[in-house]
Amino acid sequence: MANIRNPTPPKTNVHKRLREALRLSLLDLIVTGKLKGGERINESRISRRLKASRTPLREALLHLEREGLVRTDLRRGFTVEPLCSREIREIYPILAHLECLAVRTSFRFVTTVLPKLNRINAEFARARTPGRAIKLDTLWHNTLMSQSKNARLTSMVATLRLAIRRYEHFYMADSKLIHISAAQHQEIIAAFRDDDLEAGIRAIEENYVFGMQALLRKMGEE
Amino acid sequence: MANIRNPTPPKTNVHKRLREALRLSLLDLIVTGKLKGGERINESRISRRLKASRTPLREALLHLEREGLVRTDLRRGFTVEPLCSREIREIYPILAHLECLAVRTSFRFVTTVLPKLNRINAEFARARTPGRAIKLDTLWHNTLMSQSKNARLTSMVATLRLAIRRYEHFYMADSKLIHISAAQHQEIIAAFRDDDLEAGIRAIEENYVFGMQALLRKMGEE
DNA sequence: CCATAGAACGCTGTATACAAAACGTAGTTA
DNA sequence: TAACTACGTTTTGTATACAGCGTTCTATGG
Repeated sequence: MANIRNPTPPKTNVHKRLREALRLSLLDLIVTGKLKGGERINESRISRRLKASRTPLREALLHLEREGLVRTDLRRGFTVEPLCSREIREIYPILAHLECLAVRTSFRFVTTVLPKLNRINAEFARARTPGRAIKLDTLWHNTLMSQSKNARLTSMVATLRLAIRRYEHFYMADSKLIHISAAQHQEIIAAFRDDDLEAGIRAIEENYVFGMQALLRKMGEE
Repeated sequence: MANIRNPTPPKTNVHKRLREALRLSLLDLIVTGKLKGGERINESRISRRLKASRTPLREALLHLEREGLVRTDLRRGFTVEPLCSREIREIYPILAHLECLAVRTSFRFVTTVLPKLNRINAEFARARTPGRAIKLDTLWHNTLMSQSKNARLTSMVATLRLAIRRYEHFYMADSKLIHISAAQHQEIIAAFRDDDLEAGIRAIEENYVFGMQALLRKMGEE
């Protein structure tokens, strides 16, 4: 591979897949609200803005459609899915169940990640911005599930988690709620430290039920 | 084809979205094994075969990738995912749990579909071909879940069900197994007729566990 | 006979082109 | 004013073009 005459690689392949980079950009635009719910997406304009052509942009948008962040109507094109409390009520129970399934099936190995869960949760409790809190909360739950060998399961959970990112901003904007979540995480950790699977499962479910209800209240309010 | 003299019959726009029609065609090719696991997909060739251009074909393939039937490698393109017992072990538990979740949350209304479940199951037991058996089994489970108002949940289940279609052919090729499944369906129906949710849930889980194990045996054998 | 360099070809990933549907706009009628 | 229509402009859905990486085939040397 290394060429004697040309020790520096001629040209490092700059990007992997344009469509994947575009998907991440779009995701950012949607999650941060720069593309608002209900807003129509003009392919040419966005593709110019992101400096790419429409082909990979459309591929990225179709991916986001499958993830539930965007929709298409025939001959009307893409729109950002509006925020909707119904989506919360649909996704949270699924997410809770799948995470519990992952933990159940990898119970024996969960103890190995308890120290890591503690560290992440400590940082999570100290998070000052919603963005950072979301990142750490996601990391915490991913770590909890990291011992599951069911790749399909973890990937489904990741997808669901993406879909609720926009909503979690509401939740994480309230530092009091962050602390409640952190306390619930501690309970989960304690249960697994005591080797009590069922208590752990119950605590995970509580974590999600509380999160969902808090979110629904926040959304109803404002 | 287009006749200048004849302005009236503009070729009836047969399809809604070409990419969706192509996805169904590809799905059929894969499920029926005309495109075999591991086989590489030549976009130009397939697009010619299906009489469309590469653009919507690729969109369809990317959709199938998200559904787990196909994969892409950078600069190598699409290949059909090989059949793999691991996939069964991953998907069946998820499927079972999600279906149970759907039934739990729509328990009160399940009784309304019991007659329909009976009819479908009777037909299912009489199915003579694997294809028809799969269709009726799918219909049966969809009917069982049809009272759930969680659209995200039912759509996730549908996607998972697609992913295991290829495997179910093995299962449904054995008419003895069809009869066992039909009997298990009867147990599920009976439980709900007795208004016994927990017994119903257990019976659903059994149905899936048995199906998975039978499938794993079949695959191991041959 | 096998291994290998290199050239020719094919394929993917991305860009661009094009036809038809949707949308907007201004003018017309009631 | 409100509804409708005719027409020009956007925008989508699909087709085609093109560059660069991979693959294959051939011919040469050991």
